[in-house]
Amino acid sequence: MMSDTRVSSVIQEWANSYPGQAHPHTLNPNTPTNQLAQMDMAYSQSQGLVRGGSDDRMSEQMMGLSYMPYMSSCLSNTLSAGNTNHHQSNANTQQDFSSFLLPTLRAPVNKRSISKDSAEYRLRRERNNVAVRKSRDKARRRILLTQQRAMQLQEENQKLQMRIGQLTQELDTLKHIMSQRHLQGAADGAAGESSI
Amino acid sequence: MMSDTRVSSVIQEWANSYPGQAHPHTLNPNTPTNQLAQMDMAYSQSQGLVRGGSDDRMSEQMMGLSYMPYMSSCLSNTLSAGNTNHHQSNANTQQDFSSFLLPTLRAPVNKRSISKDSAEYRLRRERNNVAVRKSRDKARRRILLTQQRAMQLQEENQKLQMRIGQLTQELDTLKHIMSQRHLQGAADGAAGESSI
DNA sequence: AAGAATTGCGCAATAC
DNA sequence: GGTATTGCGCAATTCT
Repeated sequence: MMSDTRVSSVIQEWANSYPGQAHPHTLNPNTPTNQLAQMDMAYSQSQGLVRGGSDDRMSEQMMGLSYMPYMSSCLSNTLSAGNTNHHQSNANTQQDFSSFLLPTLRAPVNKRSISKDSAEYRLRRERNNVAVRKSRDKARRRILLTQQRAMQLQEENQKLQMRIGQLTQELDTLKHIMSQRHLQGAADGAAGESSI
Repeated sequence: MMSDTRVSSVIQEWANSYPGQAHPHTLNPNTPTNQLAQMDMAYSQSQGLVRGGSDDRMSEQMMGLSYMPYMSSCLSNTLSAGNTNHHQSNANTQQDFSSFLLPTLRAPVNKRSISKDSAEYRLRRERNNVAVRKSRDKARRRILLTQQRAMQLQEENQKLQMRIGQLTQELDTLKHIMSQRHLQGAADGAAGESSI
């Protein structure tokens, strides 16, 4: 009876965190195939960000390739992402360098050399980092709300089931009583007639 | 009345994804009263810690400090900075370097020189990466299940509420009928007596 | 003592 | 153009 208030408030919150249901995102439409595709176009778009930098640290984590023997100061381009997926993708696997070679042979240089030193680059990164933190906080909150919601619904469910049990029993009782009366009524009727 | 089967199966799955219950185990000091809320959330805080590599690439991302002017080949040691969650923790904030300075001044060298080139290091990393992927898949699945569970509970709830509505109505009807009969019975009785 | 599981964080690609 | 999401790898921690 009263817990309803509490429940609905939480449900409300929960609802707010799902602004439209419009996020079927979770299903992750970009499965495997997609990833490969990305790899292919890796150099085409992408803001290379290659850090035409002087020291060539390669960001350390661009797709498990980081520990590839050495391409240290060559091919240090965009090649991002592909990484991954499908478990493994070991650095040992044969790499398709055609994508690198096709455009030209440019090595250290790249189209939009935003180079990591760029103040703009840092600015963008920092902004994104903020956005990421924000987004993750939001996600955490949402998840928490969903869990709470589930628990409360479960609780409510149990109460409803109990209520149903009560009502059913009451109904049975009443029906039983009525059938008894009916029988008795019939008996009385019969008795009355016989006594006349 | 039959959809229950489906529901319970999902709930079952959901339950499986929270092996917690069954482990009254350990003290786990961080139980937020919430049975569910520990997995998806639960910050452990702490973080920071920098490592030291032989090649000094500094991993590019050690706690927001990555783009600090330059400490490239110095101070590459364990520095347990409480970084701090609680939103923010900007890299710009004043850092406490005492931890760097306290030990000694050792620069490129570090205690356990696992150096990133080490095959063992790569092995560890790769294993961890696998574990991370696994763990995240699991988390995603769990979250999804929780959502589905919530939706199904909501559905079930509605059905239960309807059922309650029906039962209540039926009960009212029966009660009404009974009261009618009672009245009629009384009236009959009165009539009978008066006729005598 | 050691490996697996979690988790916060920053990066880059992409969705919006 | 910008922010919001998402998958990923790293490193610190925690669990087993």
